[in-house]
Amino acid sequence: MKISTKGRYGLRVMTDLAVNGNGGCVSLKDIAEREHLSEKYLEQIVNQLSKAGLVKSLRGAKGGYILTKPADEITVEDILKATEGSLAPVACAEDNGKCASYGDCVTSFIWTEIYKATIGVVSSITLKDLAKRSLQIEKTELECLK
Amino acid sequence: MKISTKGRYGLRVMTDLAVNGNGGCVSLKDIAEREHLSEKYLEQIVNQLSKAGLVKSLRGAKGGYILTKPADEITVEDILKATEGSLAPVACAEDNGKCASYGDCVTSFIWTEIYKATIGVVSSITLKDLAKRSLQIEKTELECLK
DNA sequence: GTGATATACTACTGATGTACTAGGATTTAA
DNA sequence: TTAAATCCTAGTACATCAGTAGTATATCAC
Repeated sequence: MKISTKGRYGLRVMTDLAVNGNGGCVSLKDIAEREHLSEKYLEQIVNQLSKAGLVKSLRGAKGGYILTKPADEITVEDILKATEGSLAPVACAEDNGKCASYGDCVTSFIWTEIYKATIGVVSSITLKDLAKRSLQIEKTELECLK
Repeated sequence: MKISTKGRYGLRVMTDLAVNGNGGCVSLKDIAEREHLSEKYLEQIVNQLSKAGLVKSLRGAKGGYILTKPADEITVEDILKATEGSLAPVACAEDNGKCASYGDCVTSFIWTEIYKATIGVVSSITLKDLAKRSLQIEKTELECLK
């Protein structure tokens, strides 16, 4: 029941893009430096975000990545699905009923309920919420330096 | 975000014990046969359930395992925690605040919310619910044979 | 007290997944 | 043309998963 680094880093990359994008694109090098993460590893993660249609890439010098939609139209669910794959605790929970013995399975409803509860949380949080929170935290840190 | 066979088999073993226990103890051999699972593998899983205090073992001939509490006092949370370990998507979610940078972390609240939602589901389902459901399904299967 | 039957404990193994690293190919602004 | 960026594929060390295997220990029935 663990979230891997792909999901966690994916959220950080997307939040960084939302905060530092400013309409233009941001290079992975900049993101990797700011977030203290491996640029090469992020490359693979952003590739998944790109294939999921959450970011667009611009190749060549002055290139980078840019969000395809406003931050309040991208949810944590979108980002985690792109990077983690399914959030279902077992496969049957997502496509409930598709498993032939779903109805005869004693535990199937448990997995469906966990899945629904998880989706309820991640679908209600948007990238805008994360960006806002990120800016608040930065502000707090600065105030601490006074 | 997956539940492993230990958690899934653990639930089946406990449900089997609740349904077939009848006050006495049940051997792993019987459970393994009924559930079509490896007896040796179940040994390790039941050992974890035993260490968590959910079942008691009786060694020797005519031995086996028996629930330590009534089925309605054992939750799915108890069983999954014993077999899967923590149900938190990341470590910080369970002991929120213990991580030094919990407050400065943009995503920490996501993991806490997912964790709380998951616990909400599994803590509200008891072994009695599973046993009841198991008996209903058996009954349905018999009616299908008419 | 001797089998037969059960759990207890430890070690090992093949397959898969995680978290990267490495290197070359391609694209593009200056 | 070159420097800076993404694109794509492969490899690698390590951990986890899902068991298997074997021995030790306990207990009931005879």
